[in-house]
Amino acid sequence: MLEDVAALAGVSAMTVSRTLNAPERVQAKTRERVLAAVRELDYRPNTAARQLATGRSGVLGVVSIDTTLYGPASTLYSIERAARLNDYSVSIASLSMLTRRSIEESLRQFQSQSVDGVIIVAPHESAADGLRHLSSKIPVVAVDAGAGLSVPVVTVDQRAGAARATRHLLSLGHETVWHLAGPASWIDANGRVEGWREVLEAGGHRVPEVSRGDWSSRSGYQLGRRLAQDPEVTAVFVGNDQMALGVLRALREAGRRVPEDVSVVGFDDVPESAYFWPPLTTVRQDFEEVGSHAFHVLLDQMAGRSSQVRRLVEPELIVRESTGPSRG
Amino acid sequence: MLEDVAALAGVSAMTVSRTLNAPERVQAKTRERVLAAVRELDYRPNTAARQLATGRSGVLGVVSIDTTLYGPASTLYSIERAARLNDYSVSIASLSMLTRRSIEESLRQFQSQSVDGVIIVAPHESAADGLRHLSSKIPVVAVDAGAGLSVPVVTVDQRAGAARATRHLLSLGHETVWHLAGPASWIDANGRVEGWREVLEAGGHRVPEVSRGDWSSRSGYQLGRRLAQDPEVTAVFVGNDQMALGVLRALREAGRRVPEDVSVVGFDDVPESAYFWPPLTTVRQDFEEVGSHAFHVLLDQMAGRSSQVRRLVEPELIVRESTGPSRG
DNA sequence: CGAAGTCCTGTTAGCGTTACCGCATGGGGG
DNA sequence: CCCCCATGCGGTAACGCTAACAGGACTTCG
Repeated sequence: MLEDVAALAGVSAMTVSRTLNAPERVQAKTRERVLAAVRELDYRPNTAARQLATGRSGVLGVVSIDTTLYGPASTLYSIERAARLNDYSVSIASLSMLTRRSIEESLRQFQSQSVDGVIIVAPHESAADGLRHLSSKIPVVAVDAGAGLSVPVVTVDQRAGAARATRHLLSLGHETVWHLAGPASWIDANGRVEGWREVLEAGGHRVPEVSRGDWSSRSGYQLGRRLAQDPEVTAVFVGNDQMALGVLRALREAGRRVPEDVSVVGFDDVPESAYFWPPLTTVRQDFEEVGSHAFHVLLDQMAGRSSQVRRLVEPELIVRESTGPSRG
Repeated sequence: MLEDVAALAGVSAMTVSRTLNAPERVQAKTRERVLAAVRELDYRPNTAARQLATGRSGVLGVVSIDTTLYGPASTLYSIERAARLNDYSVSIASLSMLTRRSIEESLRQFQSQSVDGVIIVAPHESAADGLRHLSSKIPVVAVDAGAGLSVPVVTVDQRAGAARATRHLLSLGHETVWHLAGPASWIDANGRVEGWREVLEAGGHRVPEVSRGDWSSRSGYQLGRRLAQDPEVTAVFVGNDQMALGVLRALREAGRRVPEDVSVVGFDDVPESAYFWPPLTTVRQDFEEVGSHAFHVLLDQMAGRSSQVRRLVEPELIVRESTGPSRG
């Protein structure tokens, strides 16, 4: 195929290859002729052959947990965009469970595909084990992973976000803040619990027991019903917006008004949260930035630069109408 | 690398290759030895080399519109799962806009990656042009695309879904049903409009003017405010659940109760819709099935079997509490 | 007991590209 | 005026795998 182009341009295959990979090393006039032939034949280099010859593939692997979820989906999208802009293509492995086994399996698969680098979106505790024992020599960057790993990590600062949410509620005069968290197996969920707890303790507030949901509205609803029974509860920080939706409903059904009787804060700022009833005060995570950071850190890794990064993206508190002053 | 395994097992490279690709063609005893060596060396075949030799890559391309949206994300996820189960890996191109140019560009890219087949998730009218003029010889399957294409299409039967929603509302005694549709540039949006209109016309009901949103809750809210002003409006079929959320809020703010004064039906059945206020009656699309069908149709295409399929997946009406009898 | 399979394994060549070295050509310095 | 070097291009050999054919040992049947 390359030969065809070469023949048409009246040069050798090698010259065509050079024209495409190191244009400055070929005379302007020849280059013109070659490029014309390339266009004429609509030539596209065969990536497999190129990869075999060079060892590089121009493909990145992304292993992610369930890309149906808002966070992972947004992160993936922005990784993909950044990659495309830099002439990489993206191969995916969405896992429903992140275990050491499944991560290693995906990594092996990517490895045999000779991907140039891998981004692992691993907001799950079970992934930590897999990440700590990475045997591959492929550059790897983790997103939303815990601390203490040998690979660079890019993540939203969950503690800071939770702290902001909690302080916001305290500043409205609430005596303390209840927390409805995500599953203990999720890194992010635990980071939020920590941020929340730290603020309460620092201010000398009582630390109520944490309830654990599974991120779904259903679980938010179920746990919300219990919270609604307790008249002491006047402020709730919920681990994500979906659960917050369930909580809002539970409170309403129990006759407790939001924000007059109870204030609620969510996490994520999903696009719909501004249209919940009432519009939800929440913590916005900039997944866009996370994805693009992750990509660039990976680029650095691949170039051999740096490592051992832990990059925190700052979340932002979005105040809407689900929070208000305490009436205590 | 293959040579190493061969050496360790004391056989030729070819025998190793056979052991991996056609185990029955090699003696059980030899096979054992080879497999032992494979494990010993943790050998993984190089896909680029294999691809160069065979012409097949084991990679599928998926080009999709914004995979942040619920539908495309779910479809992608289920395609990926089906592919993985069949030892294919998936390369993605999420486009923010589907135009003939961008589709062709992605296709070229996939082509030079020698993907074995491509699935195009193209719920957008602008994609039709690109799909009609496909020049590639790669097997292609379209998801959620319009009619009259040369490639097989797998899609949810939007008209049937809309018809069900509309009939449901009429059966509750409403004189007619208003429709808040998605953008006219979206195939699905138009299919829903048609299904809705057909039912109204068939029953001799008045056909109110269609409003067009952009799928977002915001647009649902804005258009909902207008509908809320009109006392004749007692039943609204909304193009998706996000917009329906906005409509619910607009109605509530205008003092119109749902479902007592106005009934609302959405489309998609996003996981949260059961926790809207009130829980939303909606039309469930089985994206899971769409994705897995698409994959299998592509498999057929790749095997040279069939073509010209148009496979409709049946949507399902989920009745919750946002619809009720007319009080007219 | 020999010819004709049958089964298994090995040999050779080639997939399309790039790395590496080598060979012209031409221009400038000694 | 000759030699040396820079510049530009071409030839050849990989990269790691499999297709296609080849050949040897062992059956099987007349």
